[in-house]
Amino acid sequence: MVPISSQSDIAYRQIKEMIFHLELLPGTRVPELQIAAKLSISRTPIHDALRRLAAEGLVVIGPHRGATVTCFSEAEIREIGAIRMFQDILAAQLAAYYGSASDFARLDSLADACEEAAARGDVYGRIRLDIEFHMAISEISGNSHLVRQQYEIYQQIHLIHISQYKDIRHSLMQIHHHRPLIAAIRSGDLSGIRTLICQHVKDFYHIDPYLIRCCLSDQGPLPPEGAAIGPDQGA
Amino acid sequence: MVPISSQSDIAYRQIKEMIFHLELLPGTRVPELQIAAKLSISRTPIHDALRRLAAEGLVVIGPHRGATVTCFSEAEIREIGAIRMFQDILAAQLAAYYGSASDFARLDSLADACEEAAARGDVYGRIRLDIEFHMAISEISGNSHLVRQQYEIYQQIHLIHISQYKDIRHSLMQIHHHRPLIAAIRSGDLSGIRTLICQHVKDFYHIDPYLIRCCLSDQGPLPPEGAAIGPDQGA
DNA sequence: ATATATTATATTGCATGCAATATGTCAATA
DNA sequence: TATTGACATATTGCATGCAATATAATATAT
Repeated sequence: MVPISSQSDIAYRQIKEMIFHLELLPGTRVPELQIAAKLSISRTPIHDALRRLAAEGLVVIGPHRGATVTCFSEAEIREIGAIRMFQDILAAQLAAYYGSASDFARLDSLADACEEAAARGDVYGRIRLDIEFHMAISEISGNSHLVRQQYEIYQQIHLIHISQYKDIRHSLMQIHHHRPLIAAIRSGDLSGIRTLICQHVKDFYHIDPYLIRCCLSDQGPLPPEGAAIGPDQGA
Repeated sequence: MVPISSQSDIAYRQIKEMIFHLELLPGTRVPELQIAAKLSISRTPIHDALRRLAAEGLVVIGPHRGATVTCFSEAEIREIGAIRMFQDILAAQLAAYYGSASDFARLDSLADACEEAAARGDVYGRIRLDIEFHMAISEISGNSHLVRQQYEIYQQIHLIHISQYKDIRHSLMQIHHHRPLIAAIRSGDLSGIRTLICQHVKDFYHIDPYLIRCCLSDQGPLPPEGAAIGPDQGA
């Protein structure tokens, strides 16, 4: 009665695992035939798996050039961060509305696990559990399409994190925001949710201060400080 | 020098066109062999095209059951509407920051075209141009990943609209919000942007009033009216 | 007549072969 | 030496055949 997985599904999971285990580094090519040989199956399911990974942004496919593990630029990381911030806010605010006590308890235990991983110096575990924590919020939101989108973007974020985990940037991951965020969700503190999520992501992704203002701004048309409009005002 | 399109690309575009022309109605199956015969190519590129359309949410694929044109439920439409609202707000606020005068002029002309289509009773044109208008805002935002996400969700929205264009719901499409939205973007009125986008989408997608409050709320933890927290507070 | 079991058909999943294209190597030339 | 060209290799794109599965039709039993 177990849902039997196709060769294509197996290939999809295996290749993804290779990427996340850094056996396939960003920028390296992923030839169909080599993977096929390694998994002892034919090229066809590998082909499908790679297209699927491409749709999720983990590899890039060019015509007659095949698949390459995605290598995100600094600009792309900022773009993804901005999207993540807004999505997280939507998810958390919905979770505050629809979440049950047991849902929030699950968040607590995930925050526990994440802190434990951090305490024992398990970097990969911390990355994985941080993502699991945020995906749990997404699932509590009850919006299945949002879950799908967040699953996709968090896979990209996963790749970004593991490929620069020894970078300075990585120390900017602020897992100590988890507890207050849970509290804000529990109490339905919309403004607190926005503030905490902004704090949680702004450093790592170098979020533009303007976008922070967009999220937090509790005032009308007039901006609080100096330049309200962007740099390119003229034609 | 024209980028030669593969058979798979052609199939992808052709099938998508069939869906948007309602030659393939939501819920109907899309057998590889039939499409292959119609396009005079083999099953393989059709197979790839269908997986690509599945990744974009236009068809649903089941194991050994093949592809079926997606039929969105009422609940899904609400979910998609919530996501769209937040994405649109992000896009418009970025566009307000990064947009140039010529960018805004393009928005004006698209709003023109959309109104003209509405005036002449061209329902399909109005749907298409409304989407083009919103995608233009997305492009002005300068966030390529956001563009990709919005392209995907607007394709789903396109399918939703055309498949119920004679429904009551469709009269809820409020294109008269375009002009004020452009004005708000031009002047960098963040609060105005949020308000207008909420107004623009809330009726069609039956957005929960709670979510509207999340977007517009300019106050702290305490909610303005009655129930602050969701329905499921207990364990 | 309805429900169930069985068979037949249609459709997809996967493997493999061939053609087309890109990539890397090496030699020839400026 | 650097650059360009031709050639060889590796890799993908597509077509087709076979096996596995789901769907539909039919027959059977209650």
